[in-house]
Amino acid sequence: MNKQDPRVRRTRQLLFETLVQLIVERQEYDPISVKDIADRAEISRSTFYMHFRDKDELLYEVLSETYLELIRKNHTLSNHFLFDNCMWDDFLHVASHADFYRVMLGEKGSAAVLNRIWQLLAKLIIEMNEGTQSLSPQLREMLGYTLAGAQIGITKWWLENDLLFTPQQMAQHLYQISSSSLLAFLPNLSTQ
Amino acid sequence: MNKQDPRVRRTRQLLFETLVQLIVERQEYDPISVKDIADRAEISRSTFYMHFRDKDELLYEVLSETYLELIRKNHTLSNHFLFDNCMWDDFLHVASHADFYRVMLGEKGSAAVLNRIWQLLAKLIIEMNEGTQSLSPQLREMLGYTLAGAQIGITKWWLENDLLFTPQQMAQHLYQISSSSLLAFLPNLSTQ
DNA sequence: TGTTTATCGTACATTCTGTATGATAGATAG
DNA sequence: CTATCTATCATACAGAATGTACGATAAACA
Repeated sequence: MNKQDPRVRRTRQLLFETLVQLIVERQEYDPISVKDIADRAEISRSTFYMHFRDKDELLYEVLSETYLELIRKNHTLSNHFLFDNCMWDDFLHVASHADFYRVMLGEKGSAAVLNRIWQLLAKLIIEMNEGTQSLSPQLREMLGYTLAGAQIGITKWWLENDLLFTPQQMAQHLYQISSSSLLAFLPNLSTQ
Repeated sequence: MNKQDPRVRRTRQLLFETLVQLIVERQEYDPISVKDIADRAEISRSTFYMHFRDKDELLYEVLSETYLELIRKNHTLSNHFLFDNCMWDDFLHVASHADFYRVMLGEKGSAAVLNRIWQLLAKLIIEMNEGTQSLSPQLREMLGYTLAGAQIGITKWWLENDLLFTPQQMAQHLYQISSSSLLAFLPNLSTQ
């Protein structure tokens, strides 16, 4: 399976887009079948299985592409800007895929995806706050998971309330919460 | 379908316990089939469908029973004790069903259940902090969702790390985070 | 132009779902 | 105790989805 072959590139790209499209349209993930995806993409179902083991693997690769890009951006930023700028970036990203995340982070979404985002966020939050290096690895991870939960929670609320505030405002609100939580654990926190 | 009939009570109770048992055993929720549950419970599959529309409805009723009890306890406490006592209660509850929650809050869990817990927690957190009444209903709800996320996040970490700390310690950590977040939004917060 | 190979259409076995039906066994009232 | 009610059982069925297999077709490429 040569990923440079234009036929392969077309098929994979088509399946990526179709899955997202169906999730947004039907507002649910689980009941979407491989046949639904293949039919909509006008790809043979047998071809689907040549590329992905199942629906979940397709979704996994969709997110991999997305987050590779997002992390790369965050990483170049993190050396030059502050914590809340990365949050801002995250809210901008969510806003530009609001219909997708409203489903995937909600009751009809995917536990696997939510969990993956949680882990990713926790890791980024810890790395981005060098002040936490004074804590034990365990406490750092605990704090990461907790603040990731706070970020996902505020994002869920934001999506449920039709992006009532601007991404900037959301970043400010989250920053207010996160930084005060960090301060509670790190009295000697410097310029983070 | 008379819920007082001992045959009915036995069947329902058996299905409740069997589902939880299977989730804990197999460490996953989705791939469990109605046949799996019925076989293990030694209940005919057709009988299953006389009581529950599907697997999800069974799980829903399992949680309803559990949370009715938990909310009742929390409610009687909330008038006499403080915020962190309820957290303590929550962590005690999670600890006594750790194997269940480790699965259900994780990647192999259920998005519907996680979402339900999130909403429930958000509501309880808002109600329990009367100081937030000075905020707009929207901001209160936002704060509720955010702190619920923090609580779920710290609980996920706790479960993944085999209940490293005691429930009391976890409640203290979470209280430290939550109360400082609340303070950041409510400079005039009194004795909460 | 000829070779490679991705895609297609179709078929197949398997599993699960949700519903239906008559028979059996347990609960309950008279 | 007996008669009635009804929850459970075993079985069957249609429909859908999954994952695999295989030969034919058509696009890519050397």
